[in-house]
Amino acid sequence: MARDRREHLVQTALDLFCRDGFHATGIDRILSESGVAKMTMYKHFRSKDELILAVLRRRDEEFRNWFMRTVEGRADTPRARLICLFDVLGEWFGQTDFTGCTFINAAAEYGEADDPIHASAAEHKRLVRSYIGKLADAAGAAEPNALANALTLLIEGAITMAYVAGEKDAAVRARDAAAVLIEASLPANEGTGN
Amino acid sequence: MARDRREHLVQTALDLFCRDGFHATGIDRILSESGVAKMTMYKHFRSKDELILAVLRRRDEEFRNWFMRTVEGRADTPRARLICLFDVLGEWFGQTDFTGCTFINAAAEYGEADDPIHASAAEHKRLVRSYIGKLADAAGAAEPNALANALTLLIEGAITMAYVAGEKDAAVRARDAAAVLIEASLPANEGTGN
DNA sequence: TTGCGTAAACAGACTGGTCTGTATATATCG
DNA sequence: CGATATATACAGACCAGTCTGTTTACGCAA
Repeated sequence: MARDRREHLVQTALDLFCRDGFHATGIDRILSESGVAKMTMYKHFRSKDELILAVLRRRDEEFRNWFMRTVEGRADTPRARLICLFDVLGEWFGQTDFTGCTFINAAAEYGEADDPIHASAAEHKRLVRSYIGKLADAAGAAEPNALANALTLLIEGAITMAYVAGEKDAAVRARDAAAVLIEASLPANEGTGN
Repeated sequence: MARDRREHLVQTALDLFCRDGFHATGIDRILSESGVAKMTMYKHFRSKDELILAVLRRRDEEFRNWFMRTVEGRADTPRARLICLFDVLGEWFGQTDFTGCTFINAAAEYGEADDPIHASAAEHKRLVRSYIGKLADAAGAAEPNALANALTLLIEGAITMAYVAGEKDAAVRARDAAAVLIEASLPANEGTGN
């Protein structure tokens, strides 16, 4: 029961933080929307910042899980998966409730690098790149780190253009550029590709 | 005199918004830090949101001016300037008061696409890409728009990784990827540039 | 040079509301 | 019974924005 309330609270907070931002979302709204009492919340979380950290942990797990599973369910070879990253990215942008990257938004509101919230966002970005690095490695890239870095930049840039500039097709353009970089990084592989 | 106070107010607000964020920076702090009276501010700006819009206009002008002038003062040919974009980007990241892109941060706090603040951020991003498109065009790219889009994604991605993940060398990695894309897009040109 | 009028900026109190976080007392449920 | 949740009230600070009155700065004219 305690776990239920806690989970429900985190999920409601996630929705509201994503929709309205962190500072703009007050504790009271989260509580009234979730039907949880204030004291219950403060028993589970010492402060609003700790609730935010729990929300970010949940979002990181939820998002990376969805992203990786979708990519892997849709493409078989590492090379195809590197391209597929951008197709899944485009689907994310197209979701009606797309509100940009929660972690970029969190870092924007909590700008100090040593703030735990900012640090949590930084960690998420490193984990995403780490996944891409594994794919690049498995694909047999000459310099998997360099390729992963480049593709990560394209992905992050696409997120920014999709959200800030409202260009939902940014993923398609990113894929075009990624194809060139992948081609240049995996010259020995034939089209069917590993 | 009226212009002086107004300018001083906008500059102070810009500094505080960049350092602490928009919602987290109260009107009172801007006023006390700038030494401007509240009524003076509300004579120049109808609301906090209008002050923010003035701040964004100033920042857009200030930043694009600095960026373009620096690039053009450091490289002569369009092709060299396309690469130089990333060197200047790296200098920006290295500034002690680097607080990420003010417009990405603003869009993060004002998430609704039709919010004037978000729209102002979107416009800034479009203007930056437009500049890159002109460089790509002048460099004789086969598809200048496609090249501009790709380089823009690398730039925005580098900003994100530099700010959120704290990786100040993101510009160097972006430049490496950009060199590959430029090479692929301008195959006919020799190394000295067009 | 002195005096005056005007416009701008200043100081600071005030409203009504929201913020995070705490305290207390009651209800629900295993 | 005992743990956990609830509702409600509260503290103290801050929020954006309004209002009243005072002071300063500058141009112009006697």
